[in-house]
Amino acid sequence: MSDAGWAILLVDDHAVVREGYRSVLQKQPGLRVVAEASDGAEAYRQFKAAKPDLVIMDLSMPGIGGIEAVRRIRQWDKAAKILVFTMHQNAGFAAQAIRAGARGYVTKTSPPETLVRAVMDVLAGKIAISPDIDHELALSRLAGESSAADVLTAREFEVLRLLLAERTTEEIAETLHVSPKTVANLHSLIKDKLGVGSDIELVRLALRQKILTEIDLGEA
Amino acid sequence: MSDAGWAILLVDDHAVVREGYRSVLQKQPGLRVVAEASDGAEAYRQFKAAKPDLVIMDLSMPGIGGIEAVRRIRQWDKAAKILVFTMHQNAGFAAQAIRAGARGYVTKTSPPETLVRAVMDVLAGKIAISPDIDHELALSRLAGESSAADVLTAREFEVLRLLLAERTTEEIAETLHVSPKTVANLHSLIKDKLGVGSDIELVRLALRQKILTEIDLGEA
DNA sequence: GGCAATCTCGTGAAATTTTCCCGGCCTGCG
DNA sequence: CGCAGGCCGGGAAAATTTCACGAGATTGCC
Repeated sequence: MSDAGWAILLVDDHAVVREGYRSVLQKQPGLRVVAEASDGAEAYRQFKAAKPDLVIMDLSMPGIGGIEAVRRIRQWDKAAKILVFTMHQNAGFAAQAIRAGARGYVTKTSPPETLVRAVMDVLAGKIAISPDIDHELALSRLAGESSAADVLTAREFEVLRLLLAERTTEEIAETLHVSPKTVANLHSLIKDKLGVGSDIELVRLALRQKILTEIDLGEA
Repeated sequence: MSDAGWAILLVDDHAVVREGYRSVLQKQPGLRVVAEASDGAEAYRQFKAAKPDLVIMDLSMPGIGGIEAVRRIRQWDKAAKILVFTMHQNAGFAAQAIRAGARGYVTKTSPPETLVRAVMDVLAGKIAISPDIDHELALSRLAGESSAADVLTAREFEVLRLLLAERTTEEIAETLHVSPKTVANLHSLIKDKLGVGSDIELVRLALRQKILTEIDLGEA
């Protein structure tokens, strides 16, 4: 901490949003925004140049994303304090961010006080997680958060993959040499096992668990 | 316009982001933020109460989304001036927003000057589209690219968005205040218009056209 | 080997959803 | 005004999903 207060680096690809952080933080004595960046690569350069006491980092940015930026900065400076501030109210993202080395995770839906509080906590060496994410993490822990690969049999998993890739139940039945009826039964059973009610949820689950990747969307 | 300047209503579900708009707009003489809202329903109420000269509206919000809020406000006041300000750098969303009655569409990646410029233009009665979206619209026009946003009506597009985001037909019916039957009918019609046979294909199409982003996969 | 558990595949019937066709209502337009 | 087109939802047929049940095959274990 320099004599002028804690030095902070802001990282977010939206200028107007950075303005928002800045406005909120400036009201806090002892905090000073010394640099800004609008993507992961620039964040890394700015960190090395400015050596801030704290980084406030958005996750969704063009080019190198926030998680990767956290990893790189932490690799360069093991003691770097990084607070992730993002719109993603998602325990998975939070887990990823913390695992990458972030010291805090606060969602943008939080009131400004929560952000300020988290900034102070992280500067003080604590880990700061906003209450909504805390709650979600607790829930997923309780639910046992089963991954598709865990609860499905090999056959079921195969059918799931084909459902996501092929078109109709009939086509899948054909490639597997079973009756369409069986595929329909498995389809139903899969949804049951994964605890989803609709195909749309099924696809979203698959995307989240990286069973289906965006790249796999082939054609146009 | 009152003697104190143009009255503006800010709508965004993130308090810190509203702080950003406010900070940028306050630097402009003749602009005055008179109200704020954090979701579509509240935006509608605030509009009726405050009768602002301009609304700055985010699109992705809990409950009633931004597009639907634009529709309702315009239904109540045909002359309402609404400027959409969103992270979605997507020509399809822009087309839908304009069709719903918005007078401008600016992305959050734009520098603050662009936002201010657009605010002034819309207040002056012009239509304001930020350059990046202009460019995308031009490209998709050149490519012939019949996107979902082209063939679907505003209502259908709204239902599509909710289908991708919410859970059950009933929940969607509730947020739109129509019968589940109507949602089911629209769901069917949408699949017909887009030429897909299953919900799984529907989701894949939406992903390809960036109506749903992989990042947007809420929950855990 | 014998046994239990599990997986696979299928049938059939009930429950639910999807789809199609309809009419009424409103709005914008020539 | 007449007309087209979007929006809302009812009704009924068609298709799909779900559930209960069972028969073979395979696996793991004592």
